[in-house]
Formats: sequence, structure tokens, C-alpha cells
Amino acid sequence: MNMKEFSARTTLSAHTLRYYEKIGLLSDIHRSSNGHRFFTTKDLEWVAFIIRLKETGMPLESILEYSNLRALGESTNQERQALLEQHRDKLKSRIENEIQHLSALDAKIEYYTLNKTS
Amino acid sequence: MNMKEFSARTTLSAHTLRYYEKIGLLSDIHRSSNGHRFFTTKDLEWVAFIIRLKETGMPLESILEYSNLRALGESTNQERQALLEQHRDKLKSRIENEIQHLSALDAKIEYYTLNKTS
DNA sequence: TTACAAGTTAGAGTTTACTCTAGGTCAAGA
DNA sequence: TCTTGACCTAGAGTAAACTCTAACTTGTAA
Repeated sequence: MNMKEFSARTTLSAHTLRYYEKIGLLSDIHRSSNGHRFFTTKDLEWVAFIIRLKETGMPLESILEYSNLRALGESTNQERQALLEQHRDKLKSRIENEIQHLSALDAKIEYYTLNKTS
Repeated sequence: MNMKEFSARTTLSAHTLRYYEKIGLLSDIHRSSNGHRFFTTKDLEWVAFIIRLKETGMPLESILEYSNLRALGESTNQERQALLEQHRDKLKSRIENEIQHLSALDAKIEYYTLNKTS
């Protein structure tokens, strides 16, 4: 698919996608004869995974690390797994932290509600 | 307490704390005769709340909005409550999203584990 | 009294992740 | 043929949130 469709499907702007390619997050993107990028469903899956990692707070630099291991093939599976496990653990504690913050917020809101009638 | 102690207790650097004062997040900080800042336990509580909002993803600009309402006194309670409620709802959906990402990560890690012996 | 640790200001610099601009190519439709 | 729309590159600009620097003052301890 062309840039327009890929951009629409990934919800990332063409600018951002070119930027991701530039920093090495997207590699081996096909080009058609006129030099335009041509994306595949594999690319779609990979960008979806990038977005997942981003939305869980992983900085692009770490995603790039994972991406580089991926490019080296199967032999890096163990390292990649370790990276994901680390990230999962961080995510877990962040979620726990956020749940605590949520109940603290609820308490504060409750306090405002009670004071409304006073 | 002085800057050093306040910095230690809030876990924010002196630089960051001065920055927060500069942008208006911390107002009416007392000064001692020599011009040094002198913080109170009230300040400690307020910074703790700032950190809570920050850790739940609220940008400083929105925290500043809340802060400005707070400075206007009781009459802004309703507005402040609405702001917090909005934020709580956002936080809730973010947590839900993260929980989904977490299980997707688990699945991916599981996949690596299965492939280890193959 | 002199050195040191802690504080001050204004303003410059940094990092991350985009986001935009300028100047160009190319294919299809009116 | 001319315009329109999509694409390209290199590189500049932006926003958020710090983080650091330079130049200075002040209080205490040796």
C-alpha cells in the first residue's frame, strides 16, 4: 500500500513514519520505481507493535534496541524476550502505581463533592 | 525547611523546584531574611499532589490551571472538581488500555518462551 | 579571615519526539 | 498542456520539561 493508506491505517502521520524510518525503526521498506515507499502488511504489524510499546511508555530508543535485535534474526530471541520481560515488569508496577493514584483522585473528588453543600 | 531538605523530601531537584516556582506552580513561597526560600509542610503536600498528577500523565500546563483555580479560593471548587473528574476518567481509560497492552506483551513473551526449545 | 557549603538570579542548553518547510519529481485527469 | 495531488529529501523548527551555567551572596566552622 502507499504512504497515504499506510498512514491512515497506522494512525501515524507520513511525517512521523518517515521519521521512524530515518531513525532506523522501520527498515527495508520497499520502494516502487518512482522512489515512493510501498508498505506491506508485515510493516503494518510491526508498526502496530511499535505503537503498543510506545503506549506503554517505552522510549523510542529502547524500541529501536528491540528493533535492531529483531533485524539480527532468531539468534537474538533470548535477548528480545529479556527486554520484553523487563518492560512488562515496569509496566506492571506503573499500572499498580496508577491504580493507587486513581483512588487518591477519587478521594479528592469525593472531598469536593462533600464540601459542595456546606 | 530549606531548599536542600525540601528537595530531598519531594525527590525533586532544586533546579526543578525553582522552575516550578517560575512557571507559577508554586506560589507564595516564603523567603528568609537572606532571600533564601523557606518551605512549609503545606508546600510539601502541594508538591506531593503535583507529583501525583504528573505521574498520572497530566501535563504541567493543566496542573497549572488547577493551581491557578486553587489560588482563587473556595469559589472555584466546582471547576476544580470538574477538572479532576475529567482527569480521573482519562486515567481510568489509560489504565484499561495499559492492561490490554500488558496481556498482549505477556502473549508475546509466552511465544518467545515456547520457541526457546524448538 | 578564609574557605566552604548552600543559597540566589537570569538565561542558555538539552532531550525526546515529533512537525513543518522548501524545493523538487511524477502520474493522471480536464 | 496544465493543474492537481501524492510523493520525495534534507534540514530547520517546535513543545514540554527539565537541567545546567555563570556570576554572585551569605552563614558557619577551622
